[in-house]
Amino acid sequence: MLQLAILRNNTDLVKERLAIKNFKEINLVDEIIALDDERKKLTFQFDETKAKINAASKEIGMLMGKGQKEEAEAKKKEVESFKTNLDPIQKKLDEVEKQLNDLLVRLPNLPSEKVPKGKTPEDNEVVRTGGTKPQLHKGAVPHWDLAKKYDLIDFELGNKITGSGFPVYKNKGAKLQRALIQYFLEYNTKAGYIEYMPPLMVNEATAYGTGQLPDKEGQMYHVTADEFYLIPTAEVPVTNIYRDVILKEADLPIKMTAYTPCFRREAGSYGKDVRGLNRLHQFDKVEVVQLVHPEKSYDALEDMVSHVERLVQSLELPYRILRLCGGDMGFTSALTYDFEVFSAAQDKWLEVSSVSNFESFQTNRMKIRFKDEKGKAQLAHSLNGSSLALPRILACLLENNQTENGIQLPVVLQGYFGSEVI
RNA sequence: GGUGAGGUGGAUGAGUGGCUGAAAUCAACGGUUUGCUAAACCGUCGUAGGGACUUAAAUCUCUACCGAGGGUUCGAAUCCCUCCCUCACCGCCA
Repeated sequence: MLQLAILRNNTDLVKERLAIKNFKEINLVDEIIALDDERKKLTFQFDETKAKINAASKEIGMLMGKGQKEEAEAKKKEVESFKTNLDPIQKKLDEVEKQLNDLLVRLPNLPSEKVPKGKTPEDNEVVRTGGTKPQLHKGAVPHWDLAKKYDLIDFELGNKITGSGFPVYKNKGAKLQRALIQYFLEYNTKAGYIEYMPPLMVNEATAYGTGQLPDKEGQMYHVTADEFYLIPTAEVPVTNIYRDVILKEADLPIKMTAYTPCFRREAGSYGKDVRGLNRLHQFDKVEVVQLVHPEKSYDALEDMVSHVERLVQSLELPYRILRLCGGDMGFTSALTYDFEVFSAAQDKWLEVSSVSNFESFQTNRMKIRFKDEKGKAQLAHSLNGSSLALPRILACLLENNQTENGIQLPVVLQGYFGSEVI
């Protein structure tokens, strides 16, 4: 969530930026500030009254010690009257604090200066393109047909075992998944990311920390018997590793990577977007996360983008990098770059990575801080990105590299996969 | 799942109703000493939110926090209740 101090000190700027994100309820900003004023007023009253009670209680203790019973009793009466004042103040204060938090949580992150205006994916800015689109041979088919032809993925079987969106990988399909995971993790750890294997279910506090709760509850699978959520991305458990931690400045940057399956309900998706591997309820992804000094977060973002870019390049896939416009960005992000690879047989771009700087939006919720040189605790910035999401990469690898004599794998994968052709 | 014992600051750990926001030790940081390192010695060493200081910083002061949430009491780290977690033993089990 946004820091209150920013709302108070840069009110107009905040409103301007929220408008770029096409946020509708800009009046919330003023409401929040008014509530905060009230919070301060009530806090003052509460503290004052409480101080009186504490002082009187201390006196009672001393009087009792000296055996002055009557005086002590008189003091008790006094405290009694303070307390009747305190109760309504406390009630009101609790109420105001809750309201304040409820409203604050509804504000999305502010987009950075670089974010283009716009409402739909069409308004995203293409920053770079790379690679070349392949010339497919006659009779080339989409990946779901290739998956069947080479016996790599069984979508029907997934339907039977669980439901749609839960494919079963088999034979060389399963092995290629394993090869991709291994390759991606190695690539990330070589760049200094520490590898983690986190839990795949998280509690409420964790889901709240990265911003999945309260606003995106419907996107996660909810295990109600134990109040756990299946993770929609490794970002959730991995970023929360440092929840409520005060780091040393020298500890930054913290770079972490993790492979996990990801679970998403994807309520409301339908049609050709969900065909084959395009959109799944369970998929595999390798994620990178960084916690950095606030002054360095945009350098870190560029660094992550080129890290992911080199990875995509190594797979020899045609790709483009988009800077998302205000309307297409996520709730928690300040600046997001999406990576899309070209799926030749489907003739469409598929998103395979999303690299974002969250600035202090997540760390404010999670209280991830570090001590600066003055010894003051300040919020770190958090970033993350996919490096990479597997299914759409797999779709493109299959489609783009299909030949009459099988599917030719890029050089970097051959060692991990054990052969150069499927 | 059952029984028992616990959860205190970065760590160890003292503290069973008021003088404890919390002893002591260690770690960390700053300094003195030193050719360098080590040792020794001195000092600092929680977070958040108010208020004062006619901005800020610094400072002072108040409030809250000893797993979480309630309760008892003039007063709670300390007593009571619920929940969570850890450890030990038993049960079950990859």
